[in-house]
Parts: sequence; structure tokens; C-alpha cells
Amino acid sequence: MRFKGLDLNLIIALDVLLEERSVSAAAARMNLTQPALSAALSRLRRYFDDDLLLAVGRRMIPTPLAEELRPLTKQLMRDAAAFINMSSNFDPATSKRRFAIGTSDYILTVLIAPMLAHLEDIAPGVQLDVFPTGPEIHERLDRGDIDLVIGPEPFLAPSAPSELLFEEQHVVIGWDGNPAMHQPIDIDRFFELGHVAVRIGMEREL
DNA sequence: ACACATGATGGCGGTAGAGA
DNA sequence: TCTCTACCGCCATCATGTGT
Repeated sequence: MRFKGLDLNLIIALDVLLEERSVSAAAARMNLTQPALSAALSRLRRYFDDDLLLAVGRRMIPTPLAEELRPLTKQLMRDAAAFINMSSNFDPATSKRRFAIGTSDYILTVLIAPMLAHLEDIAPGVQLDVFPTGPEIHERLDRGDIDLVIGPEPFLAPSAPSELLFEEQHVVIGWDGNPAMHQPIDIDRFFELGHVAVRIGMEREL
């Protein structure tokens, strides 16, 4: 079963190899042994007549051709996923699917937790994995590790389709002894005042 | 010590040929 | 035309070698 002489399974291996830049790591991710992935890389090298990944010290560096192939393999994987999804009618009542959702603890509290009881009624076999959002969340969404990201509009990936889920207003909480709390606050006044801020993730500096 | 490559070996599936 | 069987190739694992 070859397409233009290429075993299409090798495209999956190439996609993972270019992401991991490590034969061992790619093998672990694909539940194969390292020699199996090494052999797959060898067949890819033969087909493309290119090293694709060059060992430099203890690292594997992609060749220019591999860099060119990377977005194409990504697109192929996305198309394949869409192709597969088209063939299966999703029925929440019988589905055993596991969804991976990237979101904040806030959304977990106000949206997902109350939704679980309803989900238990309409989709008892469906499971949810909830992951905290972070700087790599868009990459994980592209990779297919995450099915859905729920978050504020400015943080959504421009490349992914999105839909407005709900809107809400910010509320100012302040000390009753603060004179600013006893008069109307417009946007300028708001920014003039000092704040206590919560920052999550590695980039916590102001 | 770690990561990748390679050789030996075995299982699985495809192909070709023989027979009903 | 269909079924069975022998053979072959591919790809996996295991064991081991090689390079950093």
C-alpha cells in the first residue's frame, strides 16, 4: 500500500521525528522501539535522498529539506484528522471519546465543573482531560495534543477556528477605607491606581 | 552514559501457482 | 472462479556496536 512509492505511515513518523528532533523520543511517543523509528528514518532518507535529520553532537538538526517538509507534514496530519472525523458520526450518548481541553482554573470553576453533571447525563462515556494553558498551548493545539482551548479572546490562536462562548464584566474589588472606592471610577482613573495582580506561568515579570 | 545505527530473527500479509 | 499453500518482502523487536 504505497502512494507514489512512499509508505504513507512514514509521513506520521516524519511528522513526529521533526517535532521531537530525536529518534528515541519519537519512538516513545509512537509506542515503537527506537530501532523501528531508526529504520523508518532510514527509509525516509532513502526516499527523499536526504539526511532529513543530522546528528550534531547529541542533538538531531533538521536539514533544509526537512524544514521545508515540516509544514507540509503538519498540513497532511490535519487533513487526515479532518478526513477521519468526517467518517464518524459523533453521538454523545454512545461516544467513548476522550477530549483534551486547555483552559484556566477560572474556566474550570465557572464552566467545566458545573457542566460535568450535565455531561454525565448526555454523554456518560465521554472523558475530559483538562490541561492548564501556557505559552506552548497553541503549539499543542496545532499538534493535536489538545482538542479545544477555552480562554480570553486575545489569547486565542489566530489559525484556529473560534467561537464566542460567553461574555462577562470585570469587577473592581478594593478596600473600603480607600477614598477611590467611594467615587465613580472611569478607565483613566482605574489605570492610575495601584493593583494587586496575579500572573500565572513562567513570564511573571511586569 | 546516552542516543542512534545495524544485523539477526520472527511474525504478518501479499503474490503466484496449482488444484478443485 | 475460488481456495489452498509455498514463498517472499516488509517491518517489528532484541541484542549489540558505534559515536559523542
